[in-house]
Amino acid sequence: MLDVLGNLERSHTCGELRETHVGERVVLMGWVAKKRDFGILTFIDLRDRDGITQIVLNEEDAGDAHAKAKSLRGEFVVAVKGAVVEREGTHNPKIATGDIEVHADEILILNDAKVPPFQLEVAGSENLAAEDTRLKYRYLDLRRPQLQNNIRVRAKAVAKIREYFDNRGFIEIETPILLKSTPEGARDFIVPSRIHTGKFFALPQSPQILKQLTMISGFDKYYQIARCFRDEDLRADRQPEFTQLDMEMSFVNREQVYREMEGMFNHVLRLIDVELPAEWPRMTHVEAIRRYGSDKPDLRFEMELKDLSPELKETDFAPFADTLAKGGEIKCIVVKGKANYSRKQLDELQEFVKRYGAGALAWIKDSAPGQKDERGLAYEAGSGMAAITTTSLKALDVELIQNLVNKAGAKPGDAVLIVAGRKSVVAAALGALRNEVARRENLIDRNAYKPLIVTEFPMFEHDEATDRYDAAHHPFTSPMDEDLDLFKTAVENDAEHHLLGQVRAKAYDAVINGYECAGGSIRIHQKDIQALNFKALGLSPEKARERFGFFLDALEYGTPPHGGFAAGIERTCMILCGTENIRDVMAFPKTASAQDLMMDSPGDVDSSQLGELGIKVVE
RNA sequence: GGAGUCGUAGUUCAGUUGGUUAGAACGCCAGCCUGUCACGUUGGAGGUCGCGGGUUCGAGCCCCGUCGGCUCCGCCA
Repeated sequence: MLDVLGNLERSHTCGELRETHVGERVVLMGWVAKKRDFGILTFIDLRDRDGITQIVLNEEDAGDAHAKAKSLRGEFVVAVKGAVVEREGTHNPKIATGDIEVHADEILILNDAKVPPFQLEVAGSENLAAEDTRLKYRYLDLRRPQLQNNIRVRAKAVAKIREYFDNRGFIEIETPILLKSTPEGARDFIVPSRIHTGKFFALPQSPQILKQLTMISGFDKYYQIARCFRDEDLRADRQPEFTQLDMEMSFVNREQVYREMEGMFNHVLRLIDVELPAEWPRMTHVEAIRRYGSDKPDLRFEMELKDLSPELKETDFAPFADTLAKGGEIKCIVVKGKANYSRKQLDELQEFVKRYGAGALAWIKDSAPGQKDERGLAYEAGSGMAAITTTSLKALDVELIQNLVNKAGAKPGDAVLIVAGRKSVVAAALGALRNEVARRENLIDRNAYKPLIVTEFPMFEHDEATDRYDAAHHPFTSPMDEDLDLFKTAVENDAEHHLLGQVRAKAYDAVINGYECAGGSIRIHQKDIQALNFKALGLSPEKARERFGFFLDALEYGTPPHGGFAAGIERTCMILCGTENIRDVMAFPKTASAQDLMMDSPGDVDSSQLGELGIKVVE
């Protein structure tokens, strides 16, 4: 028979008691984490969100309580009354409360519990139960201290963000979840309207237009912790619903927005005792792609991309010559001390870069003097030149290979990994390879936090399939003042349309440790430039009006210059928690196929519900 | 839409070249135990080898399909 809680009040948490409490009478409540039964002496590890306290029951001192304790099982919910006692020579340094224990004289069993489907307390996090099992019983998985901590860090981070913006005069404004679908960007989640049968709301991909409207409304500084929805395939750092810090401010230039990004992240990172520089390094998008092959470079390690195209201009090695003839490029990274990469390892890395469209991975192993040379190119130790071995580049002559090694900046003992192809492919492949090699070779300092603001993103992306230019950020992003003439020329002359690819936007990202944590832009606030932009995107005035009419109207009633950014709460928390998985920082995440294994959603609905909505499901 | 990988007891895993009754650890159940904290100890229960089909005298193992988890490419203004 279970006990009732009645008026009993908890006096302390299970992580709270120390030697200073010795002698006090306490009431603890929590879950049975472990029972160790010695006949007439029984130990209970009592767990709550704060920690674990050892409860001792002795049959001689408290017969009834001891008898009750014997019936306890894992995850039973109990209240314990007793006295705090210093341990006699058996302190447990592994737990915060290990200097004391509670000698119980009364136990209330507040609830029993089924045997959990997996063990909550396992030594070493390496052999956790399979993730689908844990997702089905997410409420149990969340009892694990690790997830408890992550969710609490997240709560603190959100509180810090609110504190930051509130202190700086920003106004938190909630915007609707039921919006109108706009066909640009990600796939919308849509919600049928009952009252207007056949019409649909869309859930926000972000509150983009609404936050701009708050600027037109004159709030000047807006922010919101906003839930966003995108019906796209998932990744380790992507879920269909996620949370953004969304902010916007009026009468500002880019630097002023950067200051708020820096200020906010710096404020939040102090939660984990990390002090980032007041002003973060800046890097243009062009430079980031050139040096790191990525618009979100991880600066915790070096290994920059080096361009070997000039050295190979004269080569008759067909793969390289063809690449250069087609306007492509040949770049490399240098992996320090890895001239001993095996053929198998290099093959793996080749498979890796092929995923990004690279045709092959070429390599040079700059062997240290004395090391064996596969190619019979004998350089003597001490001659100032190292032996170079290369399997894939046998066609190149020795002198050229030495040139490449010099250009790459490789030292004896290093491996040079080379990719040739279209510029976008080379950047993607080598950028990803750089991260992969760093991960494999343990080049990443786990205690380092390297922030960066990437600036001057391109305004448009060329879609090869349709030969159209799409907004790289979103259709309200302002071009850079310097590129305004170029922009106008490209839009107004059909023959110059391709120049759109060169127009830079006042768009920027905040990057920490290779994660895009925030992104934003200065917006277009003048209607003629907005009209030009729609034209550039191939949107007729009629189409633009159909989709964004209310917004175009609003732009005509005195829109202030404005800009802002949105920051991914989950990605920020991933950095705070040191995890690479978004599910670790969400209480109730979905699987890679966008299902909730606990609720078993999405699910069927009643046919009468569908009827009311005028919806029929076709097989 | 595509690729890789995994799926065996409640959990984590092992399972040889296709061969008799599919094992271990932890957990669970019962007994014993006064200082444990990964308690110890004795005994016990527990299996649709993800699912379906095929090959074979015989399939956890081979083949085909399918479902699910994870990761990646495409996608994510």
